[in-house]
Amino acid sequence: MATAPLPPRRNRRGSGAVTLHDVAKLAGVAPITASRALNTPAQVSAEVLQKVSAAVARTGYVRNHLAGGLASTRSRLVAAVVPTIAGPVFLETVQSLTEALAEHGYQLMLGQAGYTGNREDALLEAIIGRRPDGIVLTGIMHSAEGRSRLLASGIPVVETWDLTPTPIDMLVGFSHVDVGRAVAAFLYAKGRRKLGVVAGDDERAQRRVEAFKAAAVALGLAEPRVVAVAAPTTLQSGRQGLAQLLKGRKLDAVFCSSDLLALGVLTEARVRGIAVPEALAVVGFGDLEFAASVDPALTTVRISGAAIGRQAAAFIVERAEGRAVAQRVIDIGFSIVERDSA
Amino acid sequence: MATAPLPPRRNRRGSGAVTLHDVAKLAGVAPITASRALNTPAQVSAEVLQKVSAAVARTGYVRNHLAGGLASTRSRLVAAVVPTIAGPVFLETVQSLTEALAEHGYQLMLGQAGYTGNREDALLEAIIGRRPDGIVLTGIMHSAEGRSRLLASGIPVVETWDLTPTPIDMLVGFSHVDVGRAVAAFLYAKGRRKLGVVAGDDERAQRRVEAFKAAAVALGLAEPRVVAVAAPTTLQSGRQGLAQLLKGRKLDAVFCSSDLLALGVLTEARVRGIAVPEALAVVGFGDLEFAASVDPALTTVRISGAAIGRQAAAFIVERAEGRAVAQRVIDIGFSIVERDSA
DNA sequence: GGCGAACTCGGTAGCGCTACCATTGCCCCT
DNA sequence: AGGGGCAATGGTAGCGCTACCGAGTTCGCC
Repeated sequence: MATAPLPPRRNRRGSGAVTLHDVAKLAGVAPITASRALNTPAQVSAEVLQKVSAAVARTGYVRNHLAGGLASTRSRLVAAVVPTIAGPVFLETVQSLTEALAEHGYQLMLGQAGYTGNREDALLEAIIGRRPDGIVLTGIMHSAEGRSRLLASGIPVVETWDLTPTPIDMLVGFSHVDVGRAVAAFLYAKGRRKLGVVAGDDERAQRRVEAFKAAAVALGLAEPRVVAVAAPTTLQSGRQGLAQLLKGRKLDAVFCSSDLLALGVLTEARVRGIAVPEALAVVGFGDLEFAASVDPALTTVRISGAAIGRQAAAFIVERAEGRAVAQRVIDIGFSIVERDSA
Repeated sequence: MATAPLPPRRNRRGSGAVTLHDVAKLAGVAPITASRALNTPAQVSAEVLQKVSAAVARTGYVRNHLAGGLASTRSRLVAAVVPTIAGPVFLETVQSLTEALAEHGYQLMLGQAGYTGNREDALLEAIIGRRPDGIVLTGIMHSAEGRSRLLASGIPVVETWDLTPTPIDMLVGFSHVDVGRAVAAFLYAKGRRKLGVVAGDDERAQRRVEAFKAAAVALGLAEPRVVAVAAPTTLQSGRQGLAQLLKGRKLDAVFCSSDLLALGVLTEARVRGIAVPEALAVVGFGDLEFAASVDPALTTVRISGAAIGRQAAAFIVERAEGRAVAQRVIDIGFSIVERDSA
C-alpha cells in the first residue's frame, strides 16, 4: 500500500514546498487537470481523480491559497472587525461566524479597532491589502472616510449589531432605539416609576439610553438618571455605576447596557442590602450565558449573536459565489427575557 | 494641491484595482523602485519617496499582500488556534496577540478547533494552505498526526498555556502540575482539610486536578472528590458542580478549574446558605476581570494571558525576520491572588 | 452518415508582487 | 590615475496557481 515518500525539492527561490505541478507530474496529468481534480472534482474522470488523490497523499501536498487567491481574485479570507475581543458581547457572533465560514472553506481574519477608532485607518489598510472576500463589521462606528474606503475597495461589507438607515452594503442587526423603548415600557408595566441607567459610553449603548429616556418621559416619568462608564464594560464598573446612581434621588429600577454591568449592579445591591427585585429591578443586555444562572436570575434583553454571525456568513458566501443578495438588510430583532431580577 | 483622480483601469482578468505598476508609472519610476519606496523607504532617495507617495495618494493604491506574499514567501499572516472563542479564558491572549502582531504589520487569522478536536484536520489544511508566517496554538491538545503535519510545514509554531516536555517548536506557558500542587498547599496552609474539585473535562484542567489530588494525598489528606463538567465551563456548570459535590462527604474547600466555574460555586453556596469563606473556601483559575469584583472577592490563580500573547507575538516576529530564537521555551509562571473567598 | 453537444483534458498566459543580479554614477583611497 | 566601495535604480524572471480558450473524444439524434 505505502509507496516511498518523495524527497523534498528545493529551489533558490520559493518555499521549497510541494507544488501542484509536482503533484500533477506524479499523477501523470497536466497541472490544470490536477487543479480541477482538487477544486471541481465533478469535472474530472474518476480515474484522474484517483491518481491525483494518490499523488496528493504521497507528496503531502497542501494547496497554496495565496497563489490561488492571486490567480482567481478570491482569497477565501473574510475579515471581522470588533472593537475589542476582550468584551464578551460579540463572542458568540465571532464564534458562529468562524464556524459558518469554515464550512464553506473560508477563514476568518480578526481585527480589533478599539472603541476609540484611532487605529481604524491602519486596520483598513491591513485588511483591504489582504483582499478578503468579505468584511464583517461588528458593533463599530466607522468614520465617513473609512466608509468610503470600504466602498471604494469593492469588497462586500456586512455591518452587524445595528440597523442604520444608510448601510454601506449589507446589514444584519436590530434597532437599539426599539430596545431602549421596549425596556422602558417593560419596567413601566412592572410598576416601576423611578428609573436609572448604567451604560457603557459607546455609541450604540448611548442610543439605547436616549430612547429609554425619551420613552420614560413620554410615559410621564421623571427623566431617568444616567451614569456612563467606559467601554468595554466590566462587573467592576457596574458596581461603581450603581454606587454612583444611588447618590442621586431614589430608584426602583436600573437598566444596564450589558449583562456584565448588570451583574455588577446585582452584586453591589446585595452588598448594600438592597433587595432585588423587590426594592430594585435590574435589566441587563445581551443574555450572556451566565445571565440565566446568577442569583437572582437576570432579566435581560436577548440578542442572538449566533444568528447574526450565521446570517453575516451567509451574506458573504452568497456574494462570493457571485449570486446577488436580494434582501440586503435583515432585522433579527430581540426579546426581553423575563427572569427574577425584574 | 488636488490633482484630478484617475479613471479606474479594468482588465478582462484581475480585479481591476490599482496596482503597483500603475503607481510606478504615474511616479515615473520602475515598479521595483516603487516597491522599495513602500517597503524599505531607507533604500530610496527622498525625491523618489515623495513622488511615489504622491502617486499612491492620487490613485488610492492599496498594496496586495496576496501577491506580495506569494513572491516573497512571507504572508504576514499569523494563525491562532483556540478550542473555542466563546470561553473567556484565552480572550486576553488573543487580544494582546492581535495587537502586538498588528504593530509589526501582521494580521491574525482565527481558527477554532473545538475541544473535541475532530475539526483539527480540516483546520490545519485551511491554515497551512494560507502559508502563515506563524501559528499560535492556545490551550489545545493536538494529535500526533497534527503535530507532524505542523512540523512538516516548516512554519514557526508557538504552543501556549502549557509547558510540555516536547514542544513542537516554541512554547510560552506555565506548569499546570505546579498550579495544582500550589493550590493544594495553599488550601492546606489555610487550614482546609476536606478538599473538593469542580473542573472542566479538558486535558489541561485534568492535569491540574491530578496534581492537586496527588499533593493533597501527599499532605495526608483524603483524596479530594472531583466533579468533572463539560468544557467550556460556565457559571451554570459551576452551580451544578457544587450541588453534585455536596452530595458526597463534607467539604471545606473547592478548587475550580476556571473563574466562571468558581463564580457558579459562589452563587450556589450563597443560595444554599453556605458561608464563604467561613464554611467553604473557593479558589478559581484565570483571574478574569470579574474575579476581583465579585462578592466575596475571588481568590484565584492568576495567569497573565496578555503576557503570553505578547511573548508569542515576539517569538513569531523574531522568526519571521529571520533571527533565530535562543530561548525557545518560556515559563511565564503564575501566582495565587489571595482575596476573600479563601 | 453527419453534425453538434457534452465531456475531458491540456496549453498559454497571466494574477501583482519581489528576489536576485546588473548597471550606473559617485566618492574615497592608495 | 585607477580601482574598490557604496548608494540608488532598473531589468528579468519567477512565486504557485487558475481563467480562458481550444482540441480531442464520445455520444445522441435527425
